[in-house]
Amino acid sequence: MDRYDPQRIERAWQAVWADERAFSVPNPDEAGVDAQAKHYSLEMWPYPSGTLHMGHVLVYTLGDVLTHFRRRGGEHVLRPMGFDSFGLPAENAAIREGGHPREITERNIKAIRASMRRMGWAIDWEREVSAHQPEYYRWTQWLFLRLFEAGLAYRKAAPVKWCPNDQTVLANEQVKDGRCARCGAEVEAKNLEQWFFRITDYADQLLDEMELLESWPERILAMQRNWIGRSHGARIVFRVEELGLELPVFTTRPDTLFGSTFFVVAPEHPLVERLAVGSPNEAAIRDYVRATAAKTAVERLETDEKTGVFTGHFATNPADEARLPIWIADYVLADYGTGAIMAVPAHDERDFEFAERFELPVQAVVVPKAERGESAGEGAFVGHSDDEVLVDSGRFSGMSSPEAKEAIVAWLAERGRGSATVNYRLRDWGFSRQRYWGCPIPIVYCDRCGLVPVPDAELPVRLPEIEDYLPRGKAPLASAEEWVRTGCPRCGGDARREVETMDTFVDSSWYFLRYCDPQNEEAPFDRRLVDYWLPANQYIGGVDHATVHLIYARFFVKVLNDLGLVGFREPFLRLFSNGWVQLGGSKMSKSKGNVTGPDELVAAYGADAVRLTILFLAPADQDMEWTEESVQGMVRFVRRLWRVVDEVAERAPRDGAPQGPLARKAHETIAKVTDDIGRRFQFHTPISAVMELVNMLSGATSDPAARLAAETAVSLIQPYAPHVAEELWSRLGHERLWEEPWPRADEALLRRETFQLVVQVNGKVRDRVEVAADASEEELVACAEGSPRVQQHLSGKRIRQRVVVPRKLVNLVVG
RNA sequence: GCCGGGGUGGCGGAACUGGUCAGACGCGCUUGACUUAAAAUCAAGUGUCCCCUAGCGGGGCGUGCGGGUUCGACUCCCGCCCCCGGCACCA
Repeated sequence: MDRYDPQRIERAWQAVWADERAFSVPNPDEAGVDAQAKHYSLEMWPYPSGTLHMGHVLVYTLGDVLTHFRRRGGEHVLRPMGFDSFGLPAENAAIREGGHPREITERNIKAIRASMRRMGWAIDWEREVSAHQPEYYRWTQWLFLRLFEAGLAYRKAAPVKWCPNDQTVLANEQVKDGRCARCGAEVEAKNLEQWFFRITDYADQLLDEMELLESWPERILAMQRNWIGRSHGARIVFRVEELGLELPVFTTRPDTLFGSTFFVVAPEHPLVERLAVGSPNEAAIRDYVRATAAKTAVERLETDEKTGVFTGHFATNPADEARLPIWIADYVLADYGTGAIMAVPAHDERDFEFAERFELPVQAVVVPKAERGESAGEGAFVGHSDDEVLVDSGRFSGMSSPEAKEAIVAWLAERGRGSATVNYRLRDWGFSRQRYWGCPIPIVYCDRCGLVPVPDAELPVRLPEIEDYLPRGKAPLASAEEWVRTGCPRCGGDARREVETMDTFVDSSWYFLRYCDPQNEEAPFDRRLVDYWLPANQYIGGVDHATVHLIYARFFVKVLNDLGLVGFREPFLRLFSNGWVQLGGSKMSKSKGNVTGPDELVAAYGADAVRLTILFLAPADQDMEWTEESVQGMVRFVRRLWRVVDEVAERAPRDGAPQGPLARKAHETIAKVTDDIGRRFQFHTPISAVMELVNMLSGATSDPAARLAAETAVSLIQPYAPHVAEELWSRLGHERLWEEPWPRADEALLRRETFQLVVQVNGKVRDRVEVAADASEEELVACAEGSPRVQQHLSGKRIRQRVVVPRKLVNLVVG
């Protein structure tokens, strides 16, 4: 018997698969392929910002198991790969390593591709795409233009989050606790012209169309719901009589309208200037606004005491004409709701805190039914269910809180002073970046015509080669003077190109469509092909993209559907969110320097052992700790499999009748593995099941069913360890396991003639008796009561009840 | 605070719709075989406490805590505690 030599057999089989183009998947021809049999198995494409790490190994091995399983199940499986090669991750890698982003990126892609091939993943490499290739970003630009034409891409001056370290604008989702999510620098506020996608137009659809999804983890859906933050409430218009101004507010508690005792506007509110001019407090107001603007988001959050300044003006409450003092305070956010609030200190904790600090009146108008007429105790009383009623609220007094909400809004609406409305936390997606390494935005600025899109025929607008691409506070492309100067497509006059580039998340919002038709030179994709393959049946990737990529991609697909470019509303029907692979207790990452790459592990143990290990370590949706011991354990298993199968190949009977316990075990294993992968989406228990089968087989290599058991084990482990499985399959006298239909459990073999009847006394198992499968209830009871061990527990007691579960157990209740 | 997920041996975890003595499978550990020795490999053991006529013996207790439903609960219900994640001066 020769030794198990993973390096040799893995290289050999990888060569065979490459020669045979074993994993290339043709598109359906015009006639089409049975759409029922298609399966699109997609994993998030990697940033080529370094080399492959164990997190990638988990994601792509998971996808690989699924791909093999589906292929062998007879489905037509699309399993592509590409690289998210534009954007900050790649550019920062280039800066770190001191080279041109293109060179560094392409070098990284080459290395990652080689590692991926060495892992033996069944990828259709003929569909590979990379975001930075002109053949790809030409169509990113084309799609941008469609959104621009539809009014969904626009420019506006907006306060932006600015990272002083990366020298660029950050999207909301790239800011964490007031700091840059990438480098940790404190974020500053700036007012800049920016490009935005009107994703807020799709807020409701992003929420409501979650219904179209087949299976997404609840926590990802919850994160998206939180992120979008839809809240139902009312818009109520207050008036500043002396200035002739209207100041609308958004509130979720219109029932507390009569309890409003003051009014607050955000320091950045556009009407602050009007309120300041001529106010006795003018100087104080200006100081406050300036001081607030200078504060970072972190500082604003960290102040524990509320601050503010009185404007000297009053807002009139439309309900009771009460005149409420208008304050300016930074606890009110300019970019949520209307940037102004009616303050109800009795029923809102923040307003209460502010009222205490500045000694403003507190007027309770909602009380628990039980304490009707009583005023609430300390702090704000925030209850607003059916058990709370209104007091001191004019004609609405006595109504329950929910009733009053409706009634007050209706009453305001009749008078044109308010309406029911919905607010979102979600903001439009700012997608322009003052960075070099990204997709150029195909727009030119003409003095005469303004903002003009580059005609489709002139795409791609190529990213120019420049020497100094480092971010220095302005877009690096601005220094490419010759490139910037251009003619206006409309009037032919002098014009300048847009020098900002697109956020990398634009590239990744449609790559899964390009995979369907990667070489198309006429269009980003043929609608027939994307409609065939999509929505993707399964998407696999990390939680870190829950509120970013996964929302953007859903948004893009909805837009493309509305524009008639695709025939579906959601890109990914099922989502699997994998856990982190940790080393020494924290997530592996380059910045922490605790990366273990698969290359060294594969060199030491072989790809099959590494693949098995990463999936056996823990359930794939949980975080897991990588340890060297775990690979060694898996190598032991592969060697045992090797030895046992080799023994079977040499000496097991060829004409053995496949029956008996070993044959049954083989078929039970088929049923278990098939169900786990196919239905339960659980990937570690199938390995255990095959181990059990191999353990049983190892003591019975001359059993008449030994060949069946060995073939079954090899066949079932193939999606996990395709190389050693293929090698052993050929040693068992067969070929092309990767095309072998997935085994089916034989019902006849699974059926047992007898079964172990569990006999319980008072719910405790006291014996197990082998009985015929078709025994009647009476026979089961007789067997149960006949057991000597059961008799012991029955002695002297009376049987009060007999519970019989057919084919399972008998429970005798005594007392 | 609101929302979501989760608590099972020394460790990772299994037990799928309440029903086969909870703890499969693996890691680790212990003992033994092989070896001059070690590694590797193989074999046996491994929740916990107790009893005895010491056996291929018997019993109690055990799935975060406290209750409940049920013939029967890791699984269902109620109330707590703890851990992880998301959102958060969002009105």
